[in-house]
Amino acid sequence: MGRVPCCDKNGLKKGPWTPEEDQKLIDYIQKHGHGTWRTLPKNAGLARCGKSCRLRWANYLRPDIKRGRFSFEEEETIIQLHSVLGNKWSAVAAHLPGRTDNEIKNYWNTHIKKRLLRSGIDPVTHRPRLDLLNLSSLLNTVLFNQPARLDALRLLDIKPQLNTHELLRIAINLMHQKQNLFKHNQVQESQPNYYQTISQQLPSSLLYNPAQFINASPWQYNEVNSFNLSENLMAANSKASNGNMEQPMSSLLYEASNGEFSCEQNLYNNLDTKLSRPVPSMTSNNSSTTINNSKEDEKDSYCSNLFDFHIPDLLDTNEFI
DNA sequence: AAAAGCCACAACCGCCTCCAG
DNA sequence: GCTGGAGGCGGTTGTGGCTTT
Repeated sequence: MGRVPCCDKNGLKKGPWTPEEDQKLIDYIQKHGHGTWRTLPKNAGLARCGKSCRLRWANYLRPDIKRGRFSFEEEETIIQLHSVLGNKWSAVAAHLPGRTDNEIKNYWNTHIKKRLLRSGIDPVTHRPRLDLLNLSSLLNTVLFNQPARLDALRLLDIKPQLNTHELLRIAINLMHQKQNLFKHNQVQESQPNYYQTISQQLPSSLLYNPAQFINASPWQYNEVNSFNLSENLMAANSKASNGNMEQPMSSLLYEASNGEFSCEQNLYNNLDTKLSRPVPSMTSNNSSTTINNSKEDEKDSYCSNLFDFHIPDLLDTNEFI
């Protein structure tokens, strides 16, 4: 024996509500209150299930609902509450006046979750993603303790685990750090420990959370990047490139680390206009080798190849000591 | 210009909890 | 204490609009 349905579904309408139905529901509740939802549809002249009416009222028609985009403060509140309450959307909604549980749930699934993942944070545990921990400890070592060259090789080893956007982000962040090193050594040549200086410049939240450091976009700490790239650095890198590197990407990285792009997606989208001579990538396909003309594949291939060239150079900080 | 793909969000489904009888 | 109905809740789906190809 199955559970008795909440209402007789025969002849009841489903799907999107019409303006006329909305008006009937509003008029009825304003006049009588909602009372018992089970009997409301009949009394209000609606061919809807009571549950459907309750949901429509609670999530859409209630007069105290705040419409429009979530503010930055609201978003931060949701993340904080979610880290404590988990997927208890109604409990989260109780702390955000005018927002419904359904709205918060949708916003979480379509925006916040993706943003946290991009930032290397597990949206369930609110901790750095396990699959990035090796990388974070590696970069932490590179920047603050150990000889760089060895770690550059290790970074290239784990490169296959990274997608194009992660490669770009890492490259840009390393370029940004390199600029900071150079800037510091220009200004205070007597400083004995420039790693320490970097750590003084970076926001503490990034310092103590290496995964966030790797995944933070360079434009997140623009406040520590108030200088323009020195001609000397440009010249040094040009010399280091020795004619083997793809200069278009090199200049792209400079622009990116100087805040020319609002996000790595923007940078990625600009690749095709920045690359001076796009070349189709070659892909092997069992019996035959074909030229892959897809623009995205082309860009991915470029990013991958250029990452191989630039990462060892970017991690080699010796020239600034 | 048309088709395909993607995304955001309203709405539904089914399980769970509460509580009156 | 038990039962069943009503409401609450979280997960999932359907759909319309926008973007990309």
